[in-house]
Amino acid sequence: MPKNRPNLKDGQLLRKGHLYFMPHLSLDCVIFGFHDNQLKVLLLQWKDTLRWSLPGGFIYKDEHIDDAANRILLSRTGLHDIFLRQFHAFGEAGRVEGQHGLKEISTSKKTWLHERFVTIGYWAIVEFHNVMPAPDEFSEQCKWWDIHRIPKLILDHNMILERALASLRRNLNDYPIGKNLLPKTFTMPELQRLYETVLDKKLDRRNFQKKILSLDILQRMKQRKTGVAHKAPFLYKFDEKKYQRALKQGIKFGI
Amino acid sequence: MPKNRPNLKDGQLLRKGHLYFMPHLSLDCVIFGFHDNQLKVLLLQWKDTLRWSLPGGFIYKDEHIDDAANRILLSRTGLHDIFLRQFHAFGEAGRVEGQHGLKEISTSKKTWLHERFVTIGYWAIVEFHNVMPAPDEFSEQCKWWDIHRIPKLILDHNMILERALASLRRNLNDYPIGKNLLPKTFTMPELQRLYETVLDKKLDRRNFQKKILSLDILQRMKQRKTGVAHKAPFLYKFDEKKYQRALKQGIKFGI
DNA sequence: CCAAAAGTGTTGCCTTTACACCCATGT
DNA sequence: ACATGGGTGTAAAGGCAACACTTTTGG
Repeated sequence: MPKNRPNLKDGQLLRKGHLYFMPHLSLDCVIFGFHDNQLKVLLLQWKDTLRWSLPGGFIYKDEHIDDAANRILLSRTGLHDIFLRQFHAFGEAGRVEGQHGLKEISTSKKTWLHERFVTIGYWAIVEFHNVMPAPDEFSEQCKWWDIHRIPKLILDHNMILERALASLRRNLNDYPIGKNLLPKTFTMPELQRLYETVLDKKLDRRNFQKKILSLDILQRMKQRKTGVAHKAPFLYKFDEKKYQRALKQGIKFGI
Repeated sequence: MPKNRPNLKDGQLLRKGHLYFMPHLSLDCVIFGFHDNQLKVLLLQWKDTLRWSLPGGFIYKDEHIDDAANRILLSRTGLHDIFLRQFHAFGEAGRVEGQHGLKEISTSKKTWLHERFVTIGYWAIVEFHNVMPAPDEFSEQCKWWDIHRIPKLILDHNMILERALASLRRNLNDYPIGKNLLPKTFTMPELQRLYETVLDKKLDRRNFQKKILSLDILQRMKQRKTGVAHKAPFLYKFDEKKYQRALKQGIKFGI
């Protein structure tokens, strides 16, 4: 049960954060979404410096780090129960000596935020349309960026993002994907675009269909997609039970 | 360059550790070795309580976490330049409330070591014969345990070990193994035993040989192994350049 | 000379890959 | 009608698993 978790505003985080959060330890989330046949990442722009970064945060002293990741995800996206995966802890000695996002930090005298930080990286995949990106009191805005057009981020966040993407790609061969990235129902070409986008590679339409269907995690709906040009594609949805089983047991996709 | 790294003895770690180490953050190493056709793990027994644990330690305030892992590995095994892989950070809120290895901790009043700890797990694979297990001033002994006969360990170390083994197995499909687990030269059956032991699964002798050779990372020596019963097997060694390339680029083993 | 272990090759199956044809729809 | 995208099938290739025979050595 959360006990010591006040909502720290403004300068309070700087002055009082060390009372409630674990020092030296932070957490960064790479939140992937899928829209317009493009892989997107949710980024945050800091006030004052207007620099961009991964959404991140700190871990309450009585909080499981996975819960902290979920909390941070919830606060930026409004989403619960997201597929979340820890992929690496980054602990170079000089990590925080780069430039911060907050001007206040750069200019104020030494606080707990000036100390060295080890950060634990998580990635998540979310359904684009369900997300209402939410900046907090420290951030100017929070918005989706195309994976191919990521700006220069603070600290080592560009590298962390790269590592997250690599982890996501490796994950693709062992576990199904799509449940949280696509709408409830979707077409086979849409699912293929998702795979092609994440892998950054063209796939054969027919072989892809065969492979995916052989995983036995999809259900074909009765009606086809309406209001589209050309031949109407079938709609599919994930079979919840089978999808969950595949998530646990793993699959052999081999792409 | 290391600046603030005194060698803390006895009670000093308890009283002064917080001055030099990052608080709340520890590191545990699962050190795998291979001997007698068995996978071994190096474990440490604490003084006083005589309880067993994974070798671990803390991270100096100016130290890269990977360097800390290497330092801990060096201190327990005497080995440099070991293949080391970070596999997970464990951060349940109540991690340290289980029983400690040091009686001194349990009985002394609250110190930095009583606080909650997040621990970062690494695994390493080392050449069994090169290792001289070295206990430190806190430990009664340091010795190899068969993977199938691991005792009850302190805290959540049994779970961490399980996770390390799972990570090692997954790693086997994407990267070569053996360089640090086998002697300089070895026979094909020996290498196969290694794979079988790690995977805990029987493999076909002939198919294994074909697959391994197709990776193009081995060099066959001119002479065969001498002084063995039955037909003398060929000796092999790893082709250093090709092995390193395979480590970087990955392989497709698929077992 | 026999048992046990090691070297080598072959076959068939099954997965993957490449590719062709037909169908539906909006322009 | 036709261009475009979607649904389905098939043949060739390649990888993998199952398996048999020969060679060598110690006892």
